[in-house]
Amino acid sequence: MTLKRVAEIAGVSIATASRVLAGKGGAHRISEATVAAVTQAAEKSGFRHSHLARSLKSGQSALIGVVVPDVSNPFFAAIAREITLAAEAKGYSVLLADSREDDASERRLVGQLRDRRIEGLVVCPAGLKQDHFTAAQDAGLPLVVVDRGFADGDLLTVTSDHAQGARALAQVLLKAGHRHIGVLQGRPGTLANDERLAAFKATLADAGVRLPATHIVGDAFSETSGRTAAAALLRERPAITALFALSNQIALGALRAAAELGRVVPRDLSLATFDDLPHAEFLNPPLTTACQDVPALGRRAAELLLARIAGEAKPRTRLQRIPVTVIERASVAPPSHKGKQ
Amino acid sequence: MTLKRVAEIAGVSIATASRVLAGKGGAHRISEATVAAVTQAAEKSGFRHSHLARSLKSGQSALIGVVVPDVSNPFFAAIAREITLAAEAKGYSVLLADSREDDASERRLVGQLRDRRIEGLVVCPAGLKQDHFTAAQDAGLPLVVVDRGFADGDLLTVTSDHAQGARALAQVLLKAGHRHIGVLQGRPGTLANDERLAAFKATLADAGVRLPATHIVGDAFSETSGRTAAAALLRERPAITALFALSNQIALGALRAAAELGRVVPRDLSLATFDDLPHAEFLNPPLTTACQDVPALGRRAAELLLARIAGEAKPRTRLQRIPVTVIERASVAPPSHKGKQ
DNA sequence: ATGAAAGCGCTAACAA
DNA sequence: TTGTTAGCGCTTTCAT
Repeated sequence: MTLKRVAEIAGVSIATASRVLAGKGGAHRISEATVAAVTQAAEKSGFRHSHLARSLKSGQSALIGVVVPDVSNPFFAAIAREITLAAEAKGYSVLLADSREDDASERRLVGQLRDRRIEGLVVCPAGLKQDHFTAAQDAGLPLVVVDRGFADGDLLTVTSDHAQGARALAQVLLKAGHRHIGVLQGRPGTLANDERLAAFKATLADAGVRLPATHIVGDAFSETSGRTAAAALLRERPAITALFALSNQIALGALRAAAELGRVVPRDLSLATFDDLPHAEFLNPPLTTACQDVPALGRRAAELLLARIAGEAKPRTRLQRIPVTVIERASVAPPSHKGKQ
Repeated sequence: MTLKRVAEIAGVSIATASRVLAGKGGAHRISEATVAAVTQAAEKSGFRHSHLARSLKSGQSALIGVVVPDVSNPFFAAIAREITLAAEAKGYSVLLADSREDDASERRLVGQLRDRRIEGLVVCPAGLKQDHFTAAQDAGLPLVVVDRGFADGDLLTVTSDHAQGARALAQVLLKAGHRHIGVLQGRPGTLANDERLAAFKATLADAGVRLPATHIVGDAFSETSGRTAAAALLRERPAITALFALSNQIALGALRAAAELGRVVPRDLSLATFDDLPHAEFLNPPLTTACQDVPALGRRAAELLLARIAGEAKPRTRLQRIPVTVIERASVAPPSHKGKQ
């Protein structure tokens, strides 16, 4: 059902029908009879505006793209939700894409979204390259990177204060008396990984505790990586009394590895981690964690993107930091602590 | 940058440019020189097809709508992901909408998606009314309902085998020796709630165990409802030795309520629940649950939708069931069981 | 092997 | 108060 058809039914011109259905009846002093006729014709025929045609004409798609590495990951899902809600509130719709942690897919998806004439893009990069983002931005597309940023370049990025969280967790482990600590890292080269690692290492160093390169293992922010890396590390360096996992997935992998090796957390091994789990308080053991404010990440990203779409200039600070909250729970205890849970 | 502009740069007609960029150079025997000229012009100018224009012309938006009550809920996120991946594999993009469990918002969003000329819609309804879905379907929109279905009507629905799961959980509780059981229900009137409740009740009845109406409390699939309902029920009916929570959120609420009342699960209270939690094995206590195959729900929904879009007829069985798996963990123990964990 | 032109559904400038 | 028309960017039929 098209506007043309509605106009025919109502016996008016297509322009008049358009005006009425755009609610501009008043502004154009269209007679009540005409308004009624058009409205009725539209209702009876189940007419719906074609946003496609409207977009083509107006040059505004009212579409925002969101690209994340895994929609089903509650972390990204929470970010996607905040963006969706903020977008909907401003009349935008959200095109969601899942890059499956794959650089090539991500490029393809960004291309498709650009073809769809999205007016803005929020992305959590899957890879270490940013040229496809830069190209899009240079072509005039408002863009905000969230969570995983790039150390260089000029892409506006919303991310947690990784250094703050890592420092705080290091202090928790030091305070408990740990001196032999292992790190289960995520993907080296990523901002989150490197910032967390550097701050953690620096804090240990300040306290006179060494963190040899052999104690830093793992290569991805995944449960698998955490499990494998933790298992190998604990076998090779039995003196280690505490682990710092750089993500919740890694921490769960570490829990499994510890269970397999018969090491009870926190009695035989302490564990501190980044990222809260949905219900960490009910976990066994409850995890000490640097909890990111995920909804805030999403909200800030949405806010910045919508502002840029509205024509505001990019803020001067490229890296927008969201504070993290360290929550001390039972997974950290003094080394070699025995007995009572 | 438009096709027209590219054509100008390449010194050819807009039709030729279109053909070349559509990869139809061969079919139209376009000279290599022309192909090269157009390709270069397009590349240099960073030309991108306007999918909007293409859609308008072709009448195919290649868009699929997904409406869920809460994108950040891992359950819906997992479903959304499967649909997204399946859609992307077939060249469709996904418009994601979050109804915030609100009927009115849902209606509005469905309308917007229809305006965008989506070719199909997967929806997890927020409310109990289905007229807006029926209307869309009657207007020719392929539609699949997922998870929360309607008892009547003819909307194709993919949902878990709720009765199977509820029966199995009832048997687990009975086997453990429970005779005074409370049910923390979700939203009455929803298919999932009513099917789970009916099957649970019937299984108890078959075993000669009564489930009085006073023992069925709660009004939403939320942690808050679970907590409030559990607290009230346990206070009023201290004889109850086991609870059946109709969702994971409700179960978490129940855990909190139990903790507040000083009842230790499973020593003083057993708990069985529907829906697995992401890492239920590490929960304290690990929950006995009827685990839904969430990705399968999403995949089946996507599959059915894409088939309908491709013109296939609706399958004869309106309610497509995905089996659930009951996992027995430590949260269920014999009543009044004391001591060892 | 290439071009001209119609038309997808809509809006808005200009006319009347 | 209403209508006519151009045009958004593209594909495709029909010519040449």
